[in-house]
Order: sequence, then structure tokens, then C-alpha cells
Amino acid sequence: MNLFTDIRALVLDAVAAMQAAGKLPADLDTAAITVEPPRDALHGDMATNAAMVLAKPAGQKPRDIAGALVGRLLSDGRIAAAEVAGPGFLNLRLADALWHGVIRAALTQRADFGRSMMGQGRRVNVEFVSANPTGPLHVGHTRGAVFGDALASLLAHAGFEVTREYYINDGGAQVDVLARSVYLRYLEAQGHEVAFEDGTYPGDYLRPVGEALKEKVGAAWVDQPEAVWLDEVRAFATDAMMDLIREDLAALGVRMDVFFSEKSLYGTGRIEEALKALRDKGLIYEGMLEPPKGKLPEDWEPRQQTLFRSSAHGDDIDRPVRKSDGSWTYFAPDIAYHFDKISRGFDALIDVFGADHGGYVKRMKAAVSALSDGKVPLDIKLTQLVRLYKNGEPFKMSKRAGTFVTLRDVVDQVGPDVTRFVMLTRKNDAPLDFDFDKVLEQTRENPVFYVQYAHARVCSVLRKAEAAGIDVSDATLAAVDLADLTHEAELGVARKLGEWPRLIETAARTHEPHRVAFYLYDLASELHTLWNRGHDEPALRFLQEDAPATSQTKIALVRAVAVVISAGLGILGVTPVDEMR
RNA sequence: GCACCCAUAGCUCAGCUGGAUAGAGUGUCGCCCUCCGAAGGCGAAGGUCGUAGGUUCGAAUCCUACUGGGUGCGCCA
Repeated sequence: MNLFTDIRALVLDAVAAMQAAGKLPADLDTAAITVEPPRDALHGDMATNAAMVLAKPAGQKPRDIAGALVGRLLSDGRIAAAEVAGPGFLNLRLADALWHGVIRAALTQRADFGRSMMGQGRRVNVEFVSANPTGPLHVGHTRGAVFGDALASLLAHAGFEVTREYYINDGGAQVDVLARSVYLRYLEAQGHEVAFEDGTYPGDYLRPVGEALKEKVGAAWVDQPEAVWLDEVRAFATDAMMDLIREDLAALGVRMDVFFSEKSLYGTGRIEEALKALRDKGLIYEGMLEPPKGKLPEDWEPRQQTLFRSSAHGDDIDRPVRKSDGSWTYFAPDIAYHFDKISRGFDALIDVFGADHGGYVKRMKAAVSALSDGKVPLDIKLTQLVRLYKNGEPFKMSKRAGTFVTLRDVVDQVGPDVTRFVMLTRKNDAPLDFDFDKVLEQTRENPVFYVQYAHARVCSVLRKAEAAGIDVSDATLAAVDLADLTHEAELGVARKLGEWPRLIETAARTHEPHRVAFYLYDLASELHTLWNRGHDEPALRFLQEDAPATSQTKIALVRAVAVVISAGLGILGVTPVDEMR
């Protein structure tokens, strides 16, 4: 249920009735008519812009149209009051029973309350993390992982059929570097002195991989040339790294549906197939690019290359798919990969990249647009940097010194729930400050704590009610008569709950899971405020001594809050807590 | 040089496919703990929404040009 769409339908009915009665022209575009919560609660529960939108095409004054709508809307039992305001807004106050219905819906539907049919089962592929299989995930990947996973859950909640996917970059030169680095660790495990030169990965995390390789093949490869062992070591090493990465993701609570190997595109004709599709559209040609502007690479010289006419699909310049030596650029398998996603029948694609890949957005969109004839939309979400702090002091990372902060460092210190929630308290395109100490503080300014505290508070009330012999099972609460729940402060909380289904749709449509986190903070704030009012106004306390029926109505409300917090946290991948300790 | 992202209160940030008097936290100031719901609560002050134009009933939101910050720009992935 979504009250806002219900009431919008009611408004549209009223407009249609006026058309039927000849009070409005028959051919009006009503798409721009919205029903939304007014900024100021004094204006009512909902406001519609219908009269202002229709005024011009209908050739009437907005306030006149609004006035005519008032009478028709008031004839519906759900509308308690309607008045024209300002330039032609129509402010509506809803019958209390509708807000009581919201509470009941939350109690009966639980985690499904707010679920939307918006996606209509359309299939969406969300590709995220996709870190090179050369080492453990670091903080930057962590943000991408949290964002992508929450976005996927959000879309699923909004009625899409979602596939979570990881693209393994196991086809380029970086996995050769990995293989050589592991080979060095292998030699080391055999008791040899080794030196890690530039162009190798010196990290300790490869030590066990070298050991494992020794276990597997013994001394067979010790004095052998690279040609003998490279392929096998590469496969062994990337498998080991992917195991590591899977463990990292599991520690964060992220599970992928598909791991797609870049390597599987090579030597199988799949890259050629994708490029043929582009060639058939006249988008592949041999040519030379202008030299890049700005600082020119030292060894730049004009060269003939195979180019994709991405500029025909919105890119600034055309992009090479083959290097001058004839081998593929990174872009070529990427095209083939997205071609594969399209051919698997997805209705929409989403890529989550780090901000340093911003330069790839246009060419990737161009490729998908060309390959799908514009039928499959590709949205690319860039996640900005995470700035780490410890007790207010910036925390420096250095890859060279080996002091870069890994996903495990973060999760081990603050836990997966805090990590995930904090990473979603900024929109994806804004930098994020992550302070190891502040995220664990138990104060209002820490949203993780504040939201969890609200949930725990409700659980505490339920426990006390049970101890007092009051039945507070969801089934009982859902059946409780809520007619006495009429206090403005209580209805205000119910109104906030009524926004939840609408928020899901907005967040899903914009691909912005952070909206869920901010909503939960607001909802928690509503609950805490109501709790605090109980301090001075005993009538607002959730647990009323010697009045079990009254207690049940109030507990139904706060239990509904807990249900929505729990559902929201579920989308973010955070476990709600029953008590603070 | 070009492209993309960003610019909102002293600070950190929200702002819902364009809506009414732009919100929250923090900081500042004032008030409130003998006890029964203070890991705090209530209230106040604080904004030319980077600048200048444009679109329209209406712009923080859309368009254009600037200013300032970040990221990226063939043979790395």
C-alpha cells in the first residue's frame, strides 16, 4: 500500500469527474499532478498541485479549479478536510483511520510493508566491486560493495528482479604481475632469497599463497623458466585471490549471484563477436586519434588503431579497442562483457565504479547504447573517496609502506553493521568521512547508534509489556482497535510511517540507497521525541499501568516503527539490535 | 585545453521526477535533573542555496556562461 498513490488516484478521479461534467476540457495531461507531503505539517497531511498544473491548459484560474475539486474530494470518507491555499495548492487532511491503517499494514506485512510493484519484475543487473583479483579489498572497495549491495536490495524491494554481479579482471597484465609475485613467494617458501622489484606485489598476503603452491607442486618449478609455470601459477594465484575476496565480501555480508571472468572472453571469439556487432552498425574503423590535450605522454606518436565510433553515441572522442601492437585494449573485453549482459536479457544495467573511473562512463554508455540500439539503459554510479580518521585525526594510507587499510581492518574494528550503515550516510557522489572512533560513539550525532537505539527501545517496551502480562504479539496488535490513537504526536509518527512505501520508490527510482538511511534516522528521531514527551506527559507513555488496552494501541504504533526500522535496516544489510549493551 | 562530479547555516551534511516561510546534526546562547522514562530534553539566534543571466504560475532543483575544488584524458587495468 502507498497512501500517496491512493490519494493521487482519488484526485485524478475528481479531475475526470469534472471533465465528464464539462467543467474541464477533455484532453488534459495529468501526468504532472503530484500528491506529496507538504513541507510544513500545518498545511495538512498531503498537498496536490493538480489545480496549478491544469490551470494553463484548461484556461482557468488555479484557485477556481482547486475550489471545485474540494467538494468532490470531501465526498470521499478518507478526506477529513480540504482547503485551497497559496497560489492554488490543495491541502488535504486525511481521516485518522487511514493512519491507523498504516500501522496495521506494517504489523501484518512486517518486512514486506513498503514493498513496491514499481519494478514489475523487470530484470536489473547490478555490477559492483569488480576489484582486480590481485589482493584483499580495501576501504574504497568496501564503499562500493556496501553501496552496490544496498542498491540491489532496494531494487528488489521495489519489485525488480536483481542480479548481483562481480566482473573478475583476470585477463590483463596485472594478473601476470600477480603470478610473478606469487612465484617469488613460492621460491621464498623453498628457502630461496628473493627480491621484490618494482612491478611486483610485495604484500604479505601472498606468502600463504606461495606456501600453498609449494604444497601443491613441490620443487618442480624452482629453476624453470616463466614459460613453464606462468599460466598455471596465474590460475592458481587468481583463484586464491578470489577466495580471499569472497571471504572479505562474506565478512561484510555481501553475496554475489554471478562472478564473471574477463578471461573467459579471450580466445573464445566473444570479443570478436561483440565487435562484429558494432562493425555491422558501421561503428568500427581503422584510424588515428588526435594527440591528447594537456600533458602529452613522453613517447606519444600518431599510430593507426582499431577504433570504436563512441562519439556517435554521446562520447567526446572515439576510443581504441586495439593497441598498436594488435592486442585488445581493456575496453574491448569490457564491451564484450556488457554485450554478454545485454544478451542475457537484462532490462537495465547498473555499474558501480570508483570515482577514478569517471572517465569511462561515457564510452561505456556509448557501447551499451550502440549494442542494444538504445533499448537497455546503463546507469553508472560512481562512489567517491572514503577519508579515514582516527579520533578526529586523518589516517594516512600508503600502499608502498603496506599500511593501506583493508576491508577486514574496518570490519574487524567496528563490525559489518556499523561499517555498512556509515558508508550509506552520504550519497554516493559525495566524499565520505569515516572516523573509527566516532562511528562507535553512543550519541545522537551518530546515526547508527540513534537508529539502533530506537529499535532497541521498542524491544525494551515490548519486553516490559510482556512482563506486565500484556499480549503484544504482532497478530494481537494488528487486530487492536486503534480508534483512540488520536493524539497529534502519535499520529505524527504514523504519518512518518506512511511515507515509507513512497520513500522506497523514490530511492529505487533514483538509485540512491542513502535515502533509506536518512529516512530511518528521521523515523528514529520521531520515536525518540515521542518517548521524551512521555517524560512530561504521562498520557503519552507507551506502557499505561492498569490500562492494558490503551497500552496495546500505543505499543501497536511503536511496534510498527520497529518493523519499519527493521525492514529498512534489512535493505541496508544491517542487523537490528534488540538491546543496547 | 577538454570531459565528468561537486559547491546549501560557523562546521559536517539532507532536501523527495520544479512547489508554499530551505531542514537535521554539531557548535554558540538561554532554560530544565530530590523521585517516577536525562547514554539527555526544550527553546533561540544563525542561510543573497558559489556568481550572473534564462526557462515558468513557481527554481537550491532544469538550461547557458562564469568562479572555485576534485577526478580523468592513446599503446594501465
